[in-house]
Order: sequence, then C-alpha cells, then structure tokens
Amino acid sequence: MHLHIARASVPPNRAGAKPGLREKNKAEKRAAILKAARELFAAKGFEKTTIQEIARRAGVGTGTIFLYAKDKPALLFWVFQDEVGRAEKKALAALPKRAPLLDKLFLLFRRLFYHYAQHPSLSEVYLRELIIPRGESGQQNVAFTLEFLEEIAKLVDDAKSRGEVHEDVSSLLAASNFFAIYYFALLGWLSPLGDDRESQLKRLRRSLHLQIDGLGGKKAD
Amino acid sequence: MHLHIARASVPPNRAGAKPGLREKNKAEKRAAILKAARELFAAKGFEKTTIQEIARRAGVGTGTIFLYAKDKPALLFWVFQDEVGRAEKKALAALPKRAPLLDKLFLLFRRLFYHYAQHPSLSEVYLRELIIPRGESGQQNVAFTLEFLEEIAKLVDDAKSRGEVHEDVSSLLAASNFFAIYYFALLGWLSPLGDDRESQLKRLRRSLHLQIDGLGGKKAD
DNA sequence: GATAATTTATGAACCTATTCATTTATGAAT
DNA sequence: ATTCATAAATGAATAGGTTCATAAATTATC
Repeated sequence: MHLHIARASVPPNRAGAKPGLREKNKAEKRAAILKAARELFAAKGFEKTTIQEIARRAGVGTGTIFLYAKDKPALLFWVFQDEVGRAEKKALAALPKRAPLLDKLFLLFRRLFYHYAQHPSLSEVYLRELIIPRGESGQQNVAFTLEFLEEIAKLVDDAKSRGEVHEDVSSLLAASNFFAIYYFALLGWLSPLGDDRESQLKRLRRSLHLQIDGLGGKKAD
Repeated sequence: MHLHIARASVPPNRAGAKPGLREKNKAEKRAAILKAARELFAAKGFEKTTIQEIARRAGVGTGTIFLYAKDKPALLFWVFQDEVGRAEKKALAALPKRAPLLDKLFLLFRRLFYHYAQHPSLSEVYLRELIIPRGESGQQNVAFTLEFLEEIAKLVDDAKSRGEVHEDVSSLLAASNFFAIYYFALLGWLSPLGDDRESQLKRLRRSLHLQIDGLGGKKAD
C-alpha cells in the first residue's frame, strides 16, 4: 500500500493515552459531544443543527467542540464514521461464503445503500467529506476508505482462489474500481433526482457485472 | 435517458428570453458577476474570496449575487462549468480518430486531469458540487454530467463498431463505469495526499484497462 | 403619458460557524 | 502543600454568507 494507515477513530485520541484525570475528562467530553451531535443531527438534520446547540446539550463551551472536530462537517463525519464502520463490518460478515463475486458485491453494496438511505441528507454530507478530505483529518478519512478497499480486495482474492478472477489481476485495483462504481451509484441512490430504488439497484448490479466480465471485445482472451 | 435534459447553462436563463431591456440588464449583471467571481476565485482561492468583494468588483449589490447563484459553492460551480465544458469539448475533439478505446479514454481523462490540476482547490469545490448537487440547480448539474456521459458513450459506440466492444453491452452503462473510475481517480489526483502524478496516471490507465478487459475469470465467454 | 403590476436590485440586519485571548484544571517538581 | 508548566476549556467577539423588507427599474394597461 502506498499510504500509511493510521488508526481509524477520528478525533484526538493518540495511541499511548495514559489513564490520568485529563484523559478521563477528555474521553467524557468526547462522548458527550458525540452523543449530543448524533441526537441533534438525527433529529433536525445538518443545517438546522447549530454548534451552540450541540455544545449546550453536551454541557461544554462552544469553542470546546472545535477542539474535537475541525469544523461542522468534520463533526458530522466523526458521528457517522463509527456507525458506517459498523455497518460495513456487519454487511461483510453477513455475506454468503461461497457465492459468486458479483452476488457478494451486490449484497454488500445493497445493504450499505439501505443503511445510507436511513438519513439521506446527512449521508450526503458524510460522503462529501469521505472522498474529498481536507486538512489533517484527511489522512484518517483516506485510511478509513482504504480499510474498506482492503476488505473488497479480500473478496476478489476469494474469487481468485475459486478461479472466478484471473491471478494476474491486482485485487486492490479491482477493488478500487468496484468502489468507484459503488460510490457513484450511491450518490445517485441518495439524490432526490434519481430513479426509483428498484432501477438503481438493477443498474448497480449491471455495472458490477460489466466490471467483472469486461466489455467483451475480440481481444479479451 | 431517464431524466429530462435541461439547458446546461446554470443560472436563471430561461428558454424564451425576450430581448427586452430587462433581459439585457440581466445579461450584463450575469456577465459582470461571472467575470468578477472568476478573477477573484482564481487570484485568492475559494475561501479567501468574499461575496461582498465579488459584489463590489462586479458593481452590484451583495444580495444581487444570490439572485444568480443559490450560494457560494454554486457560484464557483457556475464559473467553472463553462470552462470545464469547453475543456471537455476540446479534449474530445483532440482525440485520435482510430485509436483503441483504452487509449482514447486515457488521453481524454489525462487531459482533463491536467486541466483540473491548474486550480486544485477550486476544482475540489467544483467536483463536490458536481456529484452531490443540491436544490434546484441540481438538475442542471446532473444534465451536465449526463452530456459528458453521452460523449463517452459515443466513444464506446465507436469501439463497438470496430469490434472492440461487444454489441450487447450498454454503451451508457459502460460510460458511467468509466466515468466513475475517472471521477474516483481524479479525486486522488487532486488530493495533496496522493501519490505522484506519474503513478496516478498509470493507475488510472490500469483501472480503465481492467474495466475494458474484465477480471478474466473462467466464465468470461 | 400616466398608473398599475411585476420583475429585479439593494444593502443593512441577521444568523451562525469559527477564532482567540483569557481562565481553569491537571500534572510535575520542589 | 505550594508553585510552576502545560494542557484543556471557555464564551464573548469576529467575520462572512445569506435573508428580506424596501426601493428602483421595466413592462403592461388604460
């Protein structure tokens, strides 16, 4: 891999945190802010929720929020990331062991689609942050995406061992193509302008199929 | 296509614009705002440029800006769109007529990569707006992307007629996979965290290749 | 040409994310 | 225990995007 993978948990939480009072307080604040933000974002949406409101509910000062999250989108990202990480793991675990690659990918992505669909507008903010990471926290966002890519790459590896995929293909490259397709489809899925869900899922499946089989020209031998 | 395609030019510019004084004035204001915004964004970047500054330079009131662009990101998008549209057309026109699909796509995308690289941070704002369109203008953004997709689809059609691509493949679906790959790679390209340009371009090419040829399993018959 | 109706423009006021000088809490040293 | 150093927290002040009541300009109507 061409990038250092840092620990995924977003906010200031460096490795060797000694268990002093200071650390305990920070952990409490972190938890309180996280909780308040989660509740308010879920209840009122991103725009309607103000930082001051979050601070009040969390029982901290306004400025304190910015000690834990670089800005408001980053705050939402932080709230979402745990949850998304869990959803990803859960979806991966629920995958049938010996199914074709196409089915596995489709099941995985479909499940995540429905997860995001629970809060479409919040998801949009999250997904914006995810792919276009800014500032220091960007590295961690990238690392988070990379972890997911690695999981997809494992699926490709599985498929390789079953002869579904040629040995010469880079699993990680294939994974990033699948991810790109998934991400693009996901944006359509969340957009209020898109087709109905049924059609979108069908299109996603066909897109994945197309990546697996290629465009089927003469040269493909 | 599953979506109405509206005219691409972003701001309020409805079809049957009669050539009265009112329309002329609007056109002038539009042009002035566009010019001022373009100059300032290019000179100072997105964040450092204030709406008030743009308004002053354009010789209009602050509020007037918001008659032409829903918000600040939309304003940047508007500025960029023309330029990007031109770059796309130019890049498409410069494509060698009888080259393999892979080469054409790579040349096309590489050219656009370098175009975006001229203003990396502005491009990020633009690309955010492009894929996650909000509000009314969203339809036009989607239409703009669709136009580009159609152009890619034409390249696929060409490849079909040369036997490079199987007839049964949906050109538009293939195009959207290519676009997804392109878009994902582009984000990496613009990110300050990514690899060097050389490597990124190589990866892009390999990704496109992978989409064209597929993963090469046994089933691919 | 005068009046009414409608569209467009304006900028002061508003709202809220973000900053930062100051204060407070903790840990270390004596 | 007291003092000092450092880290963390605070919230009033700032800044800039956005709104909106009002005014100006244009067009339609008579």
